[in-house]
Amino acid sequence: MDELTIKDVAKECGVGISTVSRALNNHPDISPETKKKIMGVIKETGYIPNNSARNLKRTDARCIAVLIKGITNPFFSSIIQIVETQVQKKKYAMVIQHVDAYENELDVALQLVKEKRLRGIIFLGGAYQHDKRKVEKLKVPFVFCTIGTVHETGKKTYSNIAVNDRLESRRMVDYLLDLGHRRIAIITEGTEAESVGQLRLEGYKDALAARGIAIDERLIYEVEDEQDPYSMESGYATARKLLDSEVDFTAVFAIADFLAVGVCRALHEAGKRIPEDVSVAGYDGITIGEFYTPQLTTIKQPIGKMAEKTIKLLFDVIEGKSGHEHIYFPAELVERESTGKPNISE
Amino acid sequence: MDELTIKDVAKECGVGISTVSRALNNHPDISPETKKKIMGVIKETGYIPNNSARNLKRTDARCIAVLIKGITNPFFSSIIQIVETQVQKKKYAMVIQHVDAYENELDVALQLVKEKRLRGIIFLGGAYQHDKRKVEKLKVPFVFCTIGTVHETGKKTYSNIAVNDRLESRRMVDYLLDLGHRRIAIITEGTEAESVGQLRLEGYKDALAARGIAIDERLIYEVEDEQDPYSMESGYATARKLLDSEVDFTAVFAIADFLAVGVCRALHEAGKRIPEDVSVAGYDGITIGEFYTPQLTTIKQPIGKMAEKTIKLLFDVIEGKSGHEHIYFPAELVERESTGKPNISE
DNA sequence: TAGCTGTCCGGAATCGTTACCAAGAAACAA
DNA sequence: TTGTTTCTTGGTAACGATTCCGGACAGCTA
Repeated sequence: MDELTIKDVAKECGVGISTVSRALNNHPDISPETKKKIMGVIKETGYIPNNSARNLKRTDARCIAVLIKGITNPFFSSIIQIVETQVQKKKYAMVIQHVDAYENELDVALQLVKEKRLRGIIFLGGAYQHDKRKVEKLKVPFVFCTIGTVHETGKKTYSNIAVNDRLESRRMVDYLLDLGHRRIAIITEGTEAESVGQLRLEGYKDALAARGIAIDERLIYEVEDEQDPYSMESGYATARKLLDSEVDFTAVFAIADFLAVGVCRALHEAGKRIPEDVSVAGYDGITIGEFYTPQLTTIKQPIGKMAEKTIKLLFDVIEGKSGHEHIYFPAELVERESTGKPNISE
Repeated sequence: MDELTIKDVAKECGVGISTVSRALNNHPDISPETKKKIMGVIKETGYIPNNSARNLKRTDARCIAVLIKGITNPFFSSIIQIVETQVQKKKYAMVIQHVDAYENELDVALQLVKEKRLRGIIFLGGAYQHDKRKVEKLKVPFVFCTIGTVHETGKKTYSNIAVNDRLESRRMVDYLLDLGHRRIAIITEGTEAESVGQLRLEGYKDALAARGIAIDERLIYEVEDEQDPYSMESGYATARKLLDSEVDFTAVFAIADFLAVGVCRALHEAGKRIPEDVSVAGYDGITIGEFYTPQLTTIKQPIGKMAEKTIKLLFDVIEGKSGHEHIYFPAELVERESTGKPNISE
């Protein structure tokens, strides 16, 4: 009585276990009546097949996994929703696996592939540095989404969906320069090459260089919060340091909207008006930017379209309809209340 | 060559498979040299044990699961972090399972217990209505966290950690009444009895009743967004309806901080000043309330303490050190910028 | 009636691992 | 030397499902 198995169901129905299995898996070789009877007993007894045992033998499982690194990212829930509806349309199952900050997502994926029979994997967030060996070992097709730049030369072994961070970042800084700003502080994150923060910082430097404006290192700030770098708290703390430094600036470009919110708060408390005294620009295009006062000027990533492309691409590869691709989506610069022309009297 | 199994490792090492198994599971009955040799081969070949097969046979697994319903809830990531550190201290593993909006979390739990050998479960968010039969079937100890009220008479079969929503809600309304407000609109969610929204609405009614103020149904609003009811968007939309109704009010109590942010935005756009023209109060105590302009007056739930108690209680029950408990934590009313005395001239 | 075909079902092998048992080797006491 | 204990090891039976194979039976054809 401890655990209900397929054997118990078979005995209860007076049939063999293979017949019960056939009923469970929609096999054709079973008469409608027996199937109906078996399903009735299953429902009545509340029998649930043991998935470990199933996976041990199965060959066809229609299942994909979504690996999430950094559950705080506000994009993820909307991406998951979109992916989920598509997955259901295809009659696939989907598992969501959280990856801890200190875990390597490829290791987790490797482990998961052993455990379940996956047909594909989607990586949300995470590293930009990929161990070639591990990638090769992972025989299942996979797509990175919103990870930033991924370099892969030659034949592509996986897909990548992202925004061109360097370019979009430059666009924002160009916009601020066009408004007349010359002393633009940037708040960024991450020192590793190819990290999202570094790419956006490159874009900032590109824009300044194109106009022959010298880089002032005193305007470049790196957040210090390692626990949760893209948080309002770290934006606030960094802005405080910027204010205390007494270096002149007329605009702040925070490379994430959450950081920008923290910056706004710090400026507000220091008695600075936005955008009259200081302009603030963000990056990401999350909901809070629309509802914050002042509304945030930002680079809005087309998350919905990126999510749709991600899942479509994954299925195309699974079904052999296409090969892997690295695609950059264009983002949109939305101009809202937090930016304006610099105050000339200042 | 397709899939590496324990057999391959055993052959490679020239030992029996049970010996390899012993090396893998830290069994005492193995000589240090053989173990070292086996571990070397495992590392070299990159062998990963098949977890499905393991779970099929194993009896001792030290693993707990966290089931999340509604990944958008901003509390969850901090709860998970706290739980995770404690779990690691105990040398347990932890799996996080996302539960879709339309799935029943108890069904998912039942399924998960079949699949892995869990020692305990934590439910984050989700239903307040529990199917007695399913609860009984779930033989593993479990704790609900931040779910709201749960009634269980007699011997407790599970634990519940929450804030007394009705009481705390009343406290907020009392505070608004003390400030002098008499026409307080409330924005709530959910019509099911015992739902978080209903409990907070009860608290609102309690406070008014205690002072003999009649309930004006025109001041009670229910959000309409079913997809994501606790969102800034739905707060905004509901506040718009409130404004359009042209019913008088001097304060708005939104039963979630996200809703309150949407309300603030709508009021701001309508040219109302906060708190001079209208006071706005929230509930939850999430970060954005601190960084929003104006800073939000709210009921701050002691999330950290609740998370710590949740995991401690779960382990205590697992280890037989204590029975299940239903505990209410006291919340804190934090008075910030969004509330003030009503404007008498109005 | 004999032979063939197709439908439906049960038995047994199998998946990769762990748990248990028995056995061999080594070490020690009598 | 012999018996007993301790350590280490390999073989084998589970675990709970799926899948393959063959058999029973009904229906049809010649």
